[in-house]
Order: sequence, then structure tokens, then C-alpha cells
Amino acid sequence: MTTYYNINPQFYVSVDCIIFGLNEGELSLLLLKRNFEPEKGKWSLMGGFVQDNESVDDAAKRVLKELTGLENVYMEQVGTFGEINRDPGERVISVAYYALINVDEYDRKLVEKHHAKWINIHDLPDLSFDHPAMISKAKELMRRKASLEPIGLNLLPRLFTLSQMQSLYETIQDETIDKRNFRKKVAEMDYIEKTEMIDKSSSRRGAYLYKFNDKAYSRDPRFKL
Amino acid sequence: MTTYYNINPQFYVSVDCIIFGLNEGELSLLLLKRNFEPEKGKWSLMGGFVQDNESVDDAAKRVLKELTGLENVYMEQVGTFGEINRDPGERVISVAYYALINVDEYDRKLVEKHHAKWINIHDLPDLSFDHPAMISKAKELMRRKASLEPIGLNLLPRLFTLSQMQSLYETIQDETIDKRNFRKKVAEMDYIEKTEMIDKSSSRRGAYLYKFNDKAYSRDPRFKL
DNA sequence: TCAAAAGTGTTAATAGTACACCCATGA
DNA sequence: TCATGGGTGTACTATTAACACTTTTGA
Repeated sequence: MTTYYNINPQFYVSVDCIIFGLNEGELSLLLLKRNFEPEKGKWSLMGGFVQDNESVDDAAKRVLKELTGLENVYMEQVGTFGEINRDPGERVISVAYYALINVDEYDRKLVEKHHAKWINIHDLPDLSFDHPAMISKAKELMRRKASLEPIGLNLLPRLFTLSQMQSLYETIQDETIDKRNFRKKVAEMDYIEKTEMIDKSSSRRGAYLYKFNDKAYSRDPRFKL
Repeated sequence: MTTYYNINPQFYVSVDCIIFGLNEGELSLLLLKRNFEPEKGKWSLMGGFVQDNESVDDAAKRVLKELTGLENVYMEQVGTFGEINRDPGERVISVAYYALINVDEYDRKLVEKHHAKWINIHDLPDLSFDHPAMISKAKELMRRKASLEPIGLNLLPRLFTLSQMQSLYETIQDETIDKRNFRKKVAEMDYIEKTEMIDKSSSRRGAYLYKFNDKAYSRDPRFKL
């Protein structure tokens, strides 16, 4: 039984995190300036090696937490990148994940410590390895999923206005949306509930705050934007 | 530089292939009866270990070729399965792929040699490891992609009748389709071209054979079924 | 009083769905 | 001549897209 496995080679396996956040209303990624080899000086995704005592999914959660301090974050696997020379140092097979975080909540200290910065998704710098391919696949997947399920709300605060939500979907889809058509659709989603609270931070008049209701969503999870 | 990597563990990495084919008009998977440990006697997907001289994608192509003799097959990565104990023998991280093959073309001898059989997708046996999860994710992905891109045609012969194509999409979507509505949609896809040939094998009258035109498709790749 | 964001319905266009009969052929 | 699968068009329904004005309030 041992021979069945041990005639085969083993590999370093890493995870890389494409971390989406909304900064000043714009979709952004949390990227690191590498101060270590290989490709020192270039920008890259937050990553880390899978360890013996954790699943690959758990490794991704750990790596995300190391950078942001956050747990219970919405994450999806993007795919595995396994070209022989994708890492110029050693052969490493990497599994990419994307995460959607609320930028009001992460740990600023940790992020500074890692020399990480939020970079607008339309203005990405040169990235190391095959990270550009990971990012474009993640964007595509996230965009598609966000139009079929309300995962985008993970990027907003727990309480949000309809204007914030519309602007979120405008940046995700990269196109403008008609306000009345947008609100008509949202009104049909019973799990997006109007509260009695009003946000006055972005207009004199103030706007009602809404919240996502898990249970109502699982009863009737229709969504389409 | 060496230390950066070698403080980390290494893992066996395998690929598993979910091989779709049309058998007697029904969507089926090519599965192996395991005559080796672990889980000898159970059914499983065709798999193999990634080697040093190949990318992960290439390993999947190699493994598919070992079983079917086929090259240049339509394949998509399904995802990576990395639970610690997913393989009871040793820790193995596995990357799943699905393939769409034309059942007229594979190598019968190779398939027999591996004790592989076509099993209707509605009638799957007990499978080893996490193969059921791989299969259900593959089905879902394939179904979604097949409704947005004409990848399903990889399951048909190069020349096919509209009845064959309709029946294909009926099994993929697991629902009946109205014949006139179906043909109306196909008529709008200029890259699905009517030939002058007629297939008499499934009706007295005979039906026109159609073919897929690559170049026409890249000019105007609209598709929706 | 006015600038700036919040809020609100109707109509037109498009896409999707339902539905039934004649045709050509070989046995 | 008849059983079998091949082939065709129209009317109805549902969904999506376009569009403009009033409200509230703090400076």
C-alpha cells in the first residue's frame, strides 16, 4: 500500500487570496508589496503554504485571517494554478480563493505590518507570477455569482442604503443601472428589509437603512441583478 | 531562498476526471471498478498523480488519454478537494476536471483494460472518497456552462441532426424542450450550419445533418439554450 | 432659496412560451 | 397504407428597459 503512493512526487501547495473590498465606492483589491524573494519589490496577492494539519480551504481562511484579522468571511475557490514554472523559485501548485470583506472591519495594524494596500481594480500594478490570471478569473467568477446570489452584500456594512447597494452593483457590473428599475427589483426581495433607521451621512434628507435577513433569504432565495 | 520553501510540507497531488458521454441518448459517466486499494471493489473516477514533468492541466489530459486514448478533448477544471482525510490511505490533494467526449471515438480496448464502464448519470453507484461531491459539482458547472456556450456539441458526432441536438440538451437540462422553439433558437446561431447530407439511420424520411463552424462561432458567439 | 441626494409608476420593446398540423419514406 | 420521426409559424405572456419629476433638508 505504501508503494502505491510513494512512487509519486510531492509538491508544495499554496493558497492565494484575492481580497475584494469597497474603497470610496470603488471595487478594490488588497495587495502586498513583496519585501521578500522571489520577485521582491513587485506586488502580489496574500498567500501562504498549506500545512499538514489543515485542509486547503482552512489554509485559505488562515491566510486571510493573518492579513485582515477576519474570520467567517465569504470565500470561494477560484481554481488551481499548476504550471511547472509558475513560481520561479521552486515548483509550487497554488489554489486561488476570492474573499469579499467589509472594509470597515478589518485590522489596520495587521494590514500595515504586511505592507498591504487597497488598489482600485481598474488600476492594478504589475503583479508577480500568474497572479494577474488568478485575479481575472476571480473577477469573472465573482461578477457572475454576484448577479445570481446576493453575495455582494458582504462588501457592504450590515446596514446600508439603497444608493450604496446600487452603487455597489454598478461597480461590480461596471455599468450604470436605472434607479427605479433597481429599486423595483430590490423591493421584490423580501429578505432585503427596510429598517426604521436613517443614514444622514451622505445626504441632507437622509436615506433609509436596509438589512439582509438570512432566514427570509433561505425561505425564498430569488435574486437577479 | 531555499529555507523560504523548505520549512513547508509537501503533498501528493492527483487529478480526477469526470468523463461525460452520451450513451443511448442518455448522459453517462465513465467510471472504474477499483481493483486496487484503498477502497478496492468500489467504483471511482479515473485518476492519477501529478508528476514532476507536467502541469496539473497536463496531468489531467494524460490521465484522460490513458483511459480513452483521446487527445484534444474539451476539459474544464472543476475544483480542488483538499480535506485532510479525503483519501484514507495517505494525504492527497486532488484537482477534479470534467471532460466531454464523443462516445463513437474512444478506444474500447483501453477502457476494457481499466474495467471502466459507462454509467447513467441518474443511476450512479456508491463511489469512493469524495468522488460524489466532485461529480455533483462537475454536473452543476457543466450544466451552467452548456446553457451559455455550445460546449455540449462535444458530446455529439461532428455531423448531427437537430433531433440529436435537442435530445442532448434535454438530457443535460433534464427537461423537455419544445421542438419549434428549439429550432427557432438554433436557426439564429449562424455557426450551426445545415449540410446537404441526410441521416437516414433514425427515421424513414431522413434528417438533415448539421455541423459546428468554429470560425463563424468566433465571429458571433451568441448562444443561449 | 437652492443644491444634492432620496424616492416614486407607467409605457414600450423584447424575449420567452405555448401550441397542431403536414411531409416524406420504407416496411 | 400507415407508422414513424422530420419539419414548420403564429399568438400570447412575462420580463426587461426606458424615461422625469417631486421631496426633504441643511447650509
